[in-house]
This record gives sequence, C-alpha cells and structure tokens, in this order.
Amino acid sequence: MSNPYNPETVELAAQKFWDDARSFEVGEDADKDKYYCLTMFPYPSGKLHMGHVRVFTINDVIARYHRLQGKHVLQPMGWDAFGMPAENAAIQRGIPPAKWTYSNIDDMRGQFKRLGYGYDWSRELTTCRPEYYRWEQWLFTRMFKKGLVYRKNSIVNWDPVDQTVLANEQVIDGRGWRSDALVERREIPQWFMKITDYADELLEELDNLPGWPEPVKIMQRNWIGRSEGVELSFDVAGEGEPLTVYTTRPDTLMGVTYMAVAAEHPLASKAAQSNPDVAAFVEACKKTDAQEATLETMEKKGMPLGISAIHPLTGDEVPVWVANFVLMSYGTGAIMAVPGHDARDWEFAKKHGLPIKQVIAPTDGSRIDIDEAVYLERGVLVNSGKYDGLDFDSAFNAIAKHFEATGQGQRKVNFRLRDWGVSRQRYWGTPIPIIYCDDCNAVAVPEDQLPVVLPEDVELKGTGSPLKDMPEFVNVPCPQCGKDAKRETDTFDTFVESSWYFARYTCPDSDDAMLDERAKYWAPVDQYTGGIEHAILHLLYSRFFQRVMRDEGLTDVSEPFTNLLTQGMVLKDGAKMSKAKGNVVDPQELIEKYGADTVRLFMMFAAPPEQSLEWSDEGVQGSYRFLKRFWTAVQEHTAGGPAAKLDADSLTGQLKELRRKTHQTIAKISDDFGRRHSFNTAVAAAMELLNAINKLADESAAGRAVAREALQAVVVMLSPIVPHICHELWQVLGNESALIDETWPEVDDSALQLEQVEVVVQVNGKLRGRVTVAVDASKEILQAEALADDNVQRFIDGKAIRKVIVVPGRLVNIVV
RNA sequence: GCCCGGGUGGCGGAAUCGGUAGACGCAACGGACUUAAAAUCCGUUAUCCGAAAGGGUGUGCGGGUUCAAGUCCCGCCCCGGGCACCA
Repeated sequence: MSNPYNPETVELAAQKFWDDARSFEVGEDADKDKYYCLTMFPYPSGKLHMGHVRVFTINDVIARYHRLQGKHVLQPMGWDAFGMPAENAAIQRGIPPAKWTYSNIDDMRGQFKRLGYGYDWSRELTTCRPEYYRWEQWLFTRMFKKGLVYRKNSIVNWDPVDQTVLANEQVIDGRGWRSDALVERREIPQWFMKITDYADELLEELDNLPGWPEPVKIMQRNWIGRSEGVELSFDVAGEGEPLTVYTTRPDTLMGVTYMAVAAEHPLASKAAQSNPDVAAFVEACKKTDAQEATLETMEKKGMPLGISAIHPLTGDEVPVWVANFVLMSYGTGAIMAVPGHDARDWEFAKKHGLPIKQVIAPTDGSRIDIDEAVYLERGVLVNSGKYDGLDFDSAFNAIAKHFEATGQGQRKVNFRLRDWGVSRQRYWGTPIPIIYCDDCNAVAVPEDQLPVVLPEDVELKGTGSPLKDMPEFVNVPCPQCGKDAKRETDTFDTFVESSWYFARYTCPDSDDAMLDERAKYWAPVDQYTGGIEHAILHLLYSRFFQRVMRDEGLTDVSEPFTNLLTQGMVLKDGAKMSKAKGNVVDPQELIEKYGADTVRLFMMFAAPPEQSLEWSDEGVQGSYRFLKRFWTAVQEHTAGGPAAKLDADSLTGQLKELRRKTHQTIAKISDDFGRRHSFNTAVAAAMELLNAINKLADESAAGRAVAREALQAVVVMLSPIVPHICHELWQVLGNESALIDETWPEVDDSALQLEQVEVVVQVNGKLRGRVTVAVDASKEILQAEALADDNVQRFIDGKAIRKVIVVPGRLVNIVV
C-alpha cells in the first residue's frame, strides 16, 4: 500500500482545516433552525479520563449528526472549576488552588482539541473567574431580597481532631479520612435556598418532559416525594407544649403505642437534664456522621424519656422515647409509632418489648398475626372504635375532619424535598455575598460592590478556610450603616455554578447582565448529555435555577433541557472510574498510539450510551483495524479512477443487492443516530456495509458506481463518530466540498424493494424449517408452503393439526 | 435501609412493537503470504450428541401467562448508580 493510514497526519490536518474555517463558531441567526447541544461540563482534574471521552464523544456525535441534518448547532465547552480536589492538591503539594486549576484547564483544553470535538471555543467558560461567579452572587442577593434564601442551623460532619467540616466522601466508615477520628454531627448556621417553594412546579412539570428518560423522571418524583397526610398534636403530660407529628397514615392512629423524638428534640434535652442515662444516650447519638445511608442502616436504638403523651382520641397515655433514627431536621423531629403497620416501628417495638396493636385488617377478610409480621397494606380499620369498618380513604377523611374540628390537627401536603443548603466551609468556591453587622444583621453585598472576589494567592494548611485569617478580606464596613462589619467566609456549594452555566454559554461575555438577548435565541438546551449519577441533584437544582432566573425576568423558559441523554458510567474493575478511587485509565496513551478517531470509535462501539461500560484495554485494536480497512477500501476504489454515473434502474443480482444494503444501512443509521441514540449498532451496520463493499469484486462501470455510492454514504454517516478520517476520505473520493458542510444521505425507497422473503416454520414453537416465498404471498400460500417442507412433515406426520399461526413476512407456527 | 438501572457465548455486546437468540467486534484456533516476525487476507467458533442430515439444551434463579417469552407478570439472588458536603 503506497498510502498507509497515518492517524496523526490525517487528524491534525482536519483539525487545522476546522480551525482555519472557524467551522464551529456560531452566531445568532434568526433564519436558521437552532440546535443547542450541550454536555455536562467537566471538573478540571488535570487528566482527561474515559468517562469524559465517552460523554463528550456522544455529544459531539449528536451535534455533528444534527449539523449534517441542516441544523444551526451550538456546542460549547467550559470548566466547573471550583471544588475540593484543588484544595487537596494545595494541601498535599503546596500549589495554590487557582494556579493548579488554571494549569489543569490548559492541559485538558489541549486534550479536547486533540480529540477533535466541534466546540465553539469562543464561548469558553470558567466558573472560578469573577466575571462568571459575579452573576451568581448577584442572583443570590436578588433571592435574598425576595426571601428566597435564609439562614438556619443545620448538621455537618465534624472532625474533632482536624477541627474541620468534612464532606460525606471524606468520611470513611464513620471516621475522618485524614485524622481517622470518629466523626461527629455538629450544628452550625448555614444559608439555604428555598427550592421547596418550587416543589409543586418541579414535580408537576416533569409530566411535560417527553424528551427525558423515564427512570430519571421517576427518581426526581421520588426525591421530591409529595405526600398527603395529617399533622396532629399530642398533648404531653406535665408539659405546656404539645408534641406535633406528621403522618401519611392517619387511618392507623388507633394503633399508636409509643412516640419517638430526635436526640436534638427539646423534650429529649429536657429529660437529659434530670436523667443521666438519657443525657448519655443523646450524646452518643451525635457521635455518628450525617449521611442518610448511615442513619438508615445503623442499629435502631432508643430509650424511654419517662414522660407520656396523651392519645388524642382515647386519652390513653403512650410513652415517649428518644430514638437515633428520628432526625430533628426531617419534619417535626418527632413521630407517632404504629408498630402494627410500619416496618421500622415494628422492628423497634419487637426489640424493646413495646406493645403491637392491630388496627388494619386485609380487605379480603383473611386473618393476619401482627406479632409474626407487620401488615403494611391499606385495608379495613379494626379495633378503632367508631372508625371500624372504614377503608383507607374514608378513615383518612373522617379522622382529618375530626382534628380540624377540634383544632388539634390539619391535612397537610408534605414534601420529602428539603431546602438546598448552599454554605460550604471551604476556601475554593464562590464567596457568599453577605456582610454581618452587629446592628443590621446579615446584609447582602450591594450590586455595585459585586463581585466579591476570592483572593487567589493563598496558602492552605488543611484546617479550615484561609479566608478566616485574612483581615483584608473579612473586615469591611457595613453597607447599610457604615460600622465595622465582617464578611461571610463560607463559599457556595459548587452545584450553584453548574445550575446556570448552560444559560451563560449563550452570552459568556455579557458584563452588564447575567443573561442578555442572545439567551432568548438559544434557550432551552435542545439536547443535554451527561452522567446518570447527576440524575437527581444537578438536574433538579438546574431546573430550580432556571425558574428563579425566569421569575427574575431573565428568560421566558421554565425547563432548561428539552431532551436528556444520561450515559452510563465507565467502570473499571466493577466500580465507577474516579479520581477518588484512583482507578482512572488515561486515554492519552491510546490517542498517541492509535489516534483520536480510533478512541472515539471504540467508545461508541463498546456499549450503548445509557448502559455502564466496563473498561477493558482489549478491543481498541479492532477499531483501529476497522479504520485501516476503511481507509484501504476507499484508496483502492479511487485508484481505479472516477466512477461512472449510477443507473439505479438497470441493476441486477449482487449489484442490486449491494445497493439495497446501502439504502437499508442509511435508513438504519439515521434511525440509530436520530431517534435511538444507539451508536454501537450504527457502527455495526456501517461495518457490515463495508464488509459487503469489500466482498463485491465488480470492476464494471455499474459495479464501480454502486460501490462509489456505498462508500460515499459510509464516509458521511461515520463522520460524526470518526470525523477526521472521513474528512480526508471525502477529499480522496474526489469531492470538492468540505465534509463538515455536507448533508446527510437520503434513502431511496425504490432500492429497498424486495421480491422474495425467507419465512421461518415452527412446529409447536420450535424451529423446523425455512421457506422462501414472494413478498406478497397470501397467508394460504404461506401455510401451504410451510406444510410442504420436508423437515416440517417429519414433525407433523401422523398428528392432528390443531392450529396454524401465520405472521406474513416472519413465520408460520404449526400447533399439533 | 430506601429509590433507579443492569444480569445473554471465553469477552464487549445484538435481537427496536411478544415472532429465526448470539448481528457486529474482541479473543482463540486452523490456513495463506513471509527466511522469520509484525501487519494483512481467508476460514472455524454457544453447548452437548452425531460422519452428515439433523436433534437435545441454553438469555442470573424459581414459578406463571401465551400458539410463541431474552422481551410480559409474581417471588428471589447478585452487580452498578443515587441518598442532599465527590463532581
């Protein structure tokens, strides 16, 4: 071969062409059909990993496909640049987080360009730049004025040795990752955003997102967790204040045999003062981390407080316990326990010898033994006095009505969703624009004093934020009264930056508003691609922020992402590839060895996008081999000179067959790209077509014309996945235009027509033969042909035919 | 613990609406080319029985619906993701 495939030469030339032609820079053209194609931006960890290559390649394929379909495509890229790894690097290696981050960004940008992604780099965003975070500080101050943010105490993981707050991932088996000390729960004041104000809308509008995967919508619905229940008060003997609880099962009220409160509940604190055992228990409850998974799986412990609540219907006394599984921050910090009809209450009652009372019976009248197993179904009330015999709905209504009349309770819609705590006790984040004044309390930084710039030249020691030790940052006059005041030193959760970056890409250089007119042209994002691990938090926060921006008059759009593709993880050794786990595979080596196209092709071919992909180093070779065969096939074809014009109507035999395959493949790949996002099967179809082209050894004018048409189609259709080699081969095929400006091939329906079709014959559902019949053969002919088959005869011989099922074009099933 | 996915040859996966299980690729084996190796090309490859024709078995496990189940229903097991401070 005189002209072997050299990926590096081919790829650098194609990239230079796109750069020189500014192929991916787009403006706002009202006459064009816009398509905003976005991928979740990366954290600049410094090294590209396979998860990045996967998600960015998927998105680039979709973007390039829609461009070939004639859309005006925007595909931007940027950096989710704040976060913990930069602080860790600073502590371990003494490099300031900013310096480390900017250097990582430069490295990764280079890697992305080498992979040939079609980004509009003129819109690049970096969230740790004041030009960016200034606007989220601004939005926060607007939310502050509207009462959409507030400050309250909440629980953090406290490392008593390092004297610092730990992230959940820094807690390993209940201990601090550096100190190995047992982590404690500690309450500190933090800022919250009222996402619960939007709970109803966020829930209801999930129904208007047909372009989202169903599992993601289900997860969000469950997360928001709307429930209808009753909030009611139990008087406590000897106490002035009643104990308020929320229940979704008021029908089980007569089954209450005890109450339980959180360790931080005022009743527990009060009992602890006189009872040292309770005091010790309350202390012990705080010696655990604050993760839900820990709380749900730990041993359920509790002890009686020695006080009683009065059952609001019977007047009976029920004991009040303190329990480690009841949390102050959820609901009212107290629960009514119905051990007969709640799994956790049942388990707890069994363990502590508390009474279990059956108040619900199965609707079918069957008997159950409540001492043997808890009964969770909605049924008919029993042992409930005047409510006996009622079903769930009637009992719910009757009991709710009763308490509304007595004033002891009311119906209440509750959400599992909690307000979003955005304070982080860390340095490397957006400063929260608040100033604390002894006289004026918390004051928002005025708009003309924004941004509050994060000092970048710092030294991190690993014990708390260095901002606290910087008087020039902390000490400021109060914006309201001018007296000496202090700046907030907490920073925002990094999810805040990622909750609106998609909108900012439309106008990244706007310096007099968060968003300008250009946002109206591009929003919403037409296609959003990212990891399934973001199915709840990031996507829910973004939907919330979009609505906050809407209500601020910045946009008319409520839903930020019209279509969502959640790609599966790249796993290595059965676990998520992550910097934390240290099981990252470096794609750089593969790019150097085989080129970007091979890596892109392999990632798209190895698994369907939604499924997780277990990484293995094998198989890349096969993708490389395919590209070489592809290259050689085109070179050998063009060596024979230009092909003659195709006369489709005169084709016969294998030429007609190859042309049919070409058009079947166009139809298949169009569907796989556009509708199914099934790139692995699209690649397989292209491979099959190329195999068929290679098998055809017909150097006649008609043969060359058919082969040329097939090769041209493969080059265009594979170009979203392997754009560099296709760019080159398009030129080799003698085309004057640039492939990036071409259009997708069209299916010629007349080429798809078949005369004969093979039909499977089954006897009792087992495959026994095949017959070939005319495409339009009637059911009767089909049945007759099937029965005439020799092998079929062997199996039906001497038996009565009970039934024959004929599915035209597919099969005949003979039941004997 | 709770919520959401997944489980198909030696491996990655295909089978799109209940209708031929294993497309496409990897690996392996056999052959061609070569002094040799690499590269490339051709062939075989779920498994068991059989010389072949053909037949039995087979989509994590146990049941069920159906003429027909990888696909639908019920009950399990195992693996992955999320669980509010990793991003």
